[in-house]
Amino acid sequence: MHDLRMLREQVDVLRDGMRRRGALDTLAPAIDRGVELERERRTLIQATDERKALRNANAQEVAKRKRAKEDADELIARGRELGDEIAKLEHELVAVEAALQRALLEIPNVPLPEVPAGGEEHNVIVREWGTPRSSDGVKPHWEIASALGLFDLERAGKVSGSGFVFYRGLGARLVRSLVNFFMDTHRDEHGYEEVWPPLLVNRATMTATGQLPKFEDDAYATRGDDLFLIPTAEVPVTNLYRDEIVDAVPMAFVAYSKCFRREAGSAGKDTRGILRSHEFDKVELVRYAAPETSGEQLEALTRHAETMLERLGLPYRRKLLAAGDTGFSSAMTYDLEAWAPGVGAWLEVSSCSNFGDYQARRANIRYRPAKGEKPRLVHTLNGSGLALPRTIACILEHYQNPDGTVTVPEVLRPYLGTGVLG
RNA sequence: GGACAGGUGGCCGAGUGGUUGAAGGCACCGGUCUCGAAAACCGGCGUACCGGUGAACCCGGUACCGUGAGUUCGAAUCUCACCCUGUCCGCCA
Repeated sequence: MHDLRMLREQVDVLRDGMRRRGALDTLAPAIDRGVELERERRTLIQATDERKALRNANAQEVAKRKRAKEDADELIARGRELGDEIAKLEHELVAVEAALQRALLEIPNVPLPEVPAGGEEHNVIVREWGTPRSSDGVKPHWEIASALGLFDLERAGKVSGSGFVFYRGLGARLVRSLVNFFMDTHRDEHGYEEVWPPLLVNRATMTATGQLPKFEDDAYATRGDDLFLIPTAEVPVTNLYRDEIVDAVPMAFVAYSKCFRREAGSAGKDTRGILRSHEFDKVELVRYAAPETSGEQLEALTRHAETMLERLGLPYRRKLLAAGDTGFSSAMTYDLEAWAPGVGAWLEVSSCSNFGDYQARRANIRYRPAKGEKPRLVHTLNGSGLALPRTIACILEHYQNPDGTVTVPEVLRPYLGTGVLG
């Protein structure tokens, strides 16, 4: 969410940001409405505060007269009048602020200057690592997995429905091994605090990170308790310090979690195998940073995610998303895509973003730059480090052997207890 | 799920419906003292919003004592609902 001051002092920055996202035409009305409502809001606040000041003075005077045993009926009547006026003005103010909030929530974050303008055709590959394996004679991961009994999509369908996976045997152990490998490395080598978050969160938490109210249909909700299944560990972990002033920045957290997504409206897209499911596993990196450092922190965080792919020996590329392809709350995003020769595609296994203070404002997370100084909003960042199903797909395809077996990447062998699947 | 108790500033902790943004203490910051430190003493010490020429400082105003409604000329203080925490009982991986 943007600061109200943006509407008053930096509308041109806002407009330029939306233009670079290619969304100025659709968002100009919301911006104009916001500017207008912000003005109305101030007028109303002035009018109410003025009357409240009068009311307070009046109430003091009543107290004084009562103590002196004098008559105060006239003042009491005056107070009643002021009260009515205040109630009326506040009623208007509530309506204006609600409308203002709605307008503000429609406006996405302003992309950083280094983000290219335009839609996804302007995304830039900024880094490449490894040599993509030729697709010749390479089977897609679902065929390999089925042949090796790593997961059972048919029975998952029976038990839960389409879009769910039942990992079995070494497949199940592979998931657990990857989680441990990622967590251990981020904790031991990259300095993240390991956390294990709740998967069910309340409405306030979902709202603070922006999943609600706009995307309520994308989340799984519980019946009777107003709790939601998290779509990513970003939600509980970013909310860890909601409404608090943290002692020191940067802070860094790594969390494994199940991620639950209804994927309403994405039927038929990437549905083969395990590329898109309603429930998947992911290790997530979350950082709170001082504003001046968030740029370099995004580089560091992205490198932490890339290191996982390098250790696994999976060829990948880093893509700087153009403004129009950058997520709603993000100011700058890198996608990491690993090569899957079996399906012949680059698969998004991580998305690393710098949100600036856009998330922190809504979640109200601040830090004190120095003792005695005023608190400032932190900058929040997060990225997958990594998402499991697609990483598994890439491993199965990249490392498959002519005899149908799959060689296990060196780093996973201590966790998995074997050097070969099959 | 049931029964009690309780939620006040960074922390602890007072608070009779009317100079209470809120006593007192701790922590913190500045100063005096000291070769230096400690102690002692003096002073300062919340957040947000509105306005005073859109910066800083400063000044005025408003709001905030778990959250939301209500009663009242006036609410931290009274009423209701909800949330959370603690203790005990029940249940349970």
